[in-house]
Amino acid sequence: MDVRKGKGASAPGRAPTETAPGGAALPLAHRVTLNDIAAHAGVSRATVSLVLRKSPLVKEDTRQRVDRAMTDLGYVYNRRAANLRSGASRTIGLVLCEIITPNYSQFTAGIDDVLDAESYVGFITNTAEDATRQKRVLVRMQEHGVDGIVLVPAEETRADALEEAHCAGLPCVLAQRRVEGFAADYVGPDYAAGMELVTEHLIGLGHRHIGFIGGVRRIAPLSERLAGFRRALRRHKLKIGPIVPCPVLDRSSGYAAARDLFAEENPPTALVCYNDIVAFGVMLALTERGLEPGRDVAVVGCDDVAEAGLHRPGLTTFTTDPRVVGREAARLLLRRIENPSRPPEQIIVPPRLIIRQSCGAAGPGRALAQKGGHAAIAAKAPKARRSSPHTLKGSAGT
Amino acid sequence: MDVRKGKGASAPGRAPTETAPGGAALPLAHRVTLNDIAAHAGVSRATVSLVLRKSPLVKEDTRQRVDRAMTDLGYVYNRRAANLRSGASRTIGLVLCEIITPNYSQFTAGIDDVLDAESYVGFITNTAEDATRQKRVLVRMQEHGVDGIVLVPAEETRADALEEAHCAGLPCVLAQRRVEGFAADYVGPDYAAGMELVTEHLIGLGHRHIGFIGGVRRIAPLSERLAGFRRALRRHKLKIGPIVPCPVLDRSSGYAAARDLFAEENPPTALVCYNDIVAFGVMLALTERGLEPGRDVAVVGCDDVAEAGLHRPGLTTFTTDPRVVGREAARLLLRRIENPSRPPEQIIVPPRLIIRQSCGAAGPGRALAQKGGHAAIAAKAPKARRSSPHTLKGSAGT
DNA sequence: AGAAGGATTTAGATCGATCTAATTTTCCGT
DNA sequence: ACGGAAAATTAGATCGATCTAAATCCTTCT
Repeated sequence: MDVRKGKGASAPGRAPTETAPGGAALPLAHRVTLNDIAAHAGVSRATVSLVLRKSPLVKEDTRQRVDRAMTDLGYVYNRRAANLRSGASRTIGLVLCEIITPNYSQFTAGIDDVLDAESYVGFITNTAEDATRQKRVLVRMQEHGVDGIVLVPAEETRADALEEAHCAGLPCVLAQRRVEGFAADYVGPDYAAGMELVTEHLIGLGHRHIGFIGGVRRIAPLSERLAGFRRALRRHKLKIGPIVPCPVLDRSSGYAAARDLFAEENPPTALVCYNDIVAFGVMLALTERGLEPGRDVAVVGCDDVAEAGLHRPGLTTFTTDPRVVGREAARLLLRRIENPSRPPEQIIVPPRLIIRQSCGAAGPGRALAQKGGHAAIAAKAPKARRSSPHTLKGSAGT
Repeated sequence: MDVRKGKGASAPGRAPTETAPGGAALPLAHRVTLNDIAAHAGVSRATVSLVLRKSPLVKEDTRQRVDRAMTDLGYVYNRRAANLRSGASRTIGLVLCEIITPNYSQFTAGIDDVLDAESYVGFITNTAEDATRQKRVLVRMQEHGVDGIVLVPAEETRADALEEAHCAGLPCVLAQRRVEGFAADYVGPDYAAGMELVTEHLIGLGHRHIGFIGGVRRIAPLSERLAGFRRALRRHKLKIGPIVPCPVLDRSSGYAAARDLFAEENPPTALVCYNDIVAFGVMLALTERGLEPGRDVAVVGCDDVAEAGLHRPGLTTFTTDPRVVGREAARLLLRRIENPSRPPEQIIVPPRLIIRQSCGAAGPGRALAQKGGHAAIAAKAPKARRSSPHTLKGSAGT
């Protein structure tokens, strides 16, 4: 990253992120330009430009001559040149904390859906949860003159880091993860509502003693989830059953948490897990103890990872279609670009409950042939919720 | 897609892919330019430019003054302006036939690995297997002035379509799928070697009567796979056992093919399937017939989809790490950009054999806790193979 | 016919960098 | 101190579009 050639070590504050020898490339075929078209059609360059931009000012007759000339010469529009003059580039940056999980690829697909329809193009970059890399790519995006950025911030991203990367001032939509203190647009799944949904479901099945597995890290998604969990229990005046921390949110951590919990007296009859992965670990621990998930103890997760439908018993869980989140994020960014001065907005995409066997409800019995058959229940209104900025501040800290 | 405003319907041969009202945006903060830096540092614009490009021509003293000025003023490099003059943009286009399957997201991650290291940025677009959309995005990429393109062609893409989209002339690497008659660089998995690998494995386990399930469509990947299958059998002088077509390459089609095959007399003792999905259907048919995959009949697939490790019995299969394919593709494209006149090259990435239970070998018995435990065996040399262009022509049609 | 006024068209500046071809400085040796 | 080469700097053209302001070209009306 720091290969410095030459004699003097430079301190390039905002120099190009890196400079390479630069592959010269001889201009073998002289790219066709507006001037060529103009000459060929017998008009001025300005007129051709007007035709390009579908201006109503040009006469139908000349427009056709120009169009003809363009096809004849095989003209390809040079957006970079146009952008230099006009400012906007019809380009956005997509900065992801990772790209290989299905969640993010569907999210990306959602973004692309909207961009393609609006004839935008998006740069994609992966920060791999690395703050340094994130800063680098954010700057790089701006060097390339994007009109805005959709950012899924790397873990531990602080507001000042984003300020420093010049993100303030550039239209920027945060997705999936909030950054406390950075008052920007946000689009993400409604974890609170989802947790409320699954908890309500368990209560509906008769459970009165419900535990929560996972989470000690003080991260926003956890607080949100716990809020939903608590809300449901409180509504039914039930005890906010044991909340068991997990140092890391993975399978083995869930396993250990459940093992310990069930070594104590009077364990819960139902467990809400931070996510599906934790739930798998929990179910493993139960099975080892001779308890059958879905019959002896109800278990629910969050995310609906691919394995959830294939696992035996099938895992009851909830999820928010990441593709929808992507679409909403892209749309919001485009609105923001159109009008940079509107107040920050946040869009919370409602979750869907997916009932399988692990909660003890009558999910479909065998579902190997069809891909993880399940009953899906959408939460609340089908339309995403939008709230005003003060809500953002409020719920970010909750 | 074809919303034409205004009075005259224009026939924009190569006009901008779409023109929007254009979000004006008032230049509220006057972006800092080279001139500002120059003034602040008391040098000329040209000198600042030299500093930016780390030229050895500038004196250490002035370089520092300029660097200071840049940090003081919060300068952000404007690559678009630079590109307009210099030609190269340090930008590439990634055009994918789809983006939501793990294969393509890992492929994308591989591309990004290399681009990030070389301080390039990539546009990402999804053609959704649609030729029209593919053409549109290819043109759009060129409007944005990419230095080159990595293309996973949509199905049924013909060479002339790519020529027409101006891809000839622009550095372009095809990945994962070949396009017959389009002599470009290619990077993809070695399906033939993979098929040879699994077939050899079955022969090693004692099978002498081996069938192939899947494929009637005359597509390149199928011919490749069959070639590997045949090669292994021929080497051992075995009969090229029944080759059963599948109209479509999915689960139910594999199911039907196996059901029919086992209704006949003297069925094979082992089945090589076009891919994992087909193999799942095949195993379902076997099970229904009272035959246990891995004990009564050996079954192998291709791709190592996530389900392969979770299925019972675990599916023996092979795969090529898509991330590696992505990296190789990106590297090849950058080499091509550096030197556009070198002859076309193709890189064939070797497969890895993943032995589970469905082939009857002693795969690990229970692997629920660990994520689809398996024994992996790399094929041939660890380094990807490169062949000269004539091989491309030769093997594309085989 | 001539003026008014809208419809078209255009010359020339401009965006922010790079590149070429100088020009100016600096450094030596004598 | 001076010529000359090397080192460092710079003026001005340039990339290919857009934008502004002004110049034409038509109609239409008096």
